[in-house]
Amino acid sequence: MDIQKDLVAASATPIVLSLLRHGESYGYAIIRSVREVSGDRIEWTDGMLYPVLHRLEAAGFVRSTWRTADSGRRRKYYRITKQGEAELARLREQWDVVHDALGRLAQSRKTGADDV
Amino acid sequence: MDIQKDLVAASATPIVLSLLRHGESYGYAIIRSVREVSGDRIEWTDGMLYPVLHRLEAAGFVRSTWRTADSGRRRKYYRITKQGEAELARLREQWDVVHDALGRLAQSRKTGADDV
DNA sequence: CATCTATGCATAGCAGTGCAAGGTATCTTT
DNA sequence: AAAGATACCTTGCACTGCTATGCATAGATG
Repeated sequence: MDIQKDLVAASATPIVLSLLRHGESYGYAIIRSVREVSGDRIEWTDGMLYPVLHRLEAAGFVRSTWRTADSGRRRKYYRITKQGEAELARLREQWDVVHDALGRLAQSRKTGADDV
Repeated sequence: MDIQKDLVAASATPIVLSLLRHGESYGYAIIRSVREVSGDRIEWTDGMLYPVLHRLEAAGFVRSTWRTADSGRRRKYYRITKQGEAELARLREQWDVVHDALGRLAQSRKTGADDV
C-alpha cells in the first residue's frame, strides 16, 4: 500500500516515539517493528528514518548510544527522553482531535449543509 | 490548540472531501464546519483552505460553481466528484492503517523489544 | 454619508521541508 | 572471493505550501 507522503511524514514522529516508549531500539529494528505492527502496510525506508531519528535527537526527544551486539554488529540504540514522552502525549492529543473530526464526518449526515 | 502543520496538511484533503460528500459548500462555510466538528480545536485560515480547494479542483476531485445568495453575496460552491469520492475512500483506508498502528503502539507492551 | 466590520475569494514570495539515491562499513552466506 | 544481509549516514535535488497581503462587497455603526 502506498501511503501519501504527508501522512507518512506526519505520523513518523508519534510512531517512533511510541515504539521507543516501550523500550529502546535501533534503526533496522524500528523499521521492522513498524512493518509488523501495520501488517506490512507501512514500509519506511532507512533513508527516511535516520533523518527522523537525528531530528528527534536534536530536539531532545530521544537519546542514542552505540552498542555492539554479541554478533559483533554495531548498532545505535535510541531511547526516549522525558521530553520525548511529553511530546508524544501532545502529539497523541492532536491526532485524537483530527481522528475524532474525521470520524464524525464519516458518519454525520448534516454537517455540510450550508445556508444562503 | 496548535496542531502541527504536517498533520493539518495531511488531514485537510480527507476533511474537505468528507464535508463535501455530505453536500456542496463554500470556503467560509467549510472553515466554520471544520471548527464546529472539531469542537473549536481545528481552525483553518482562509489563506490555507483556498489553495487546497483549488488543488482539489485541478485534480478533478471537486468542481466549483459561482452562485449568488439571496443576500447578494457571491459565493463559490464546491461539490465532490466521483473521482473525489474514490480518492476519499483511498485516503480513509490509509488513515485507518496509520491510526490502527498508532493505536496498537499506544497499548502494546512488547513491540519495541529488540534482539541481539 | 463615511467608516468600520464581517463575509467571501485570490495568490505568490518567502520560507521551509525532506527523502531518494548513493555511499560506507562489516558480518554472514554462497 | 563475491554476493547478500545488516546497519548507519547524508545532501542535492525536488518539492511543498501558507503567511501575509490584497481585492470586493454587504451589513452595521456613528
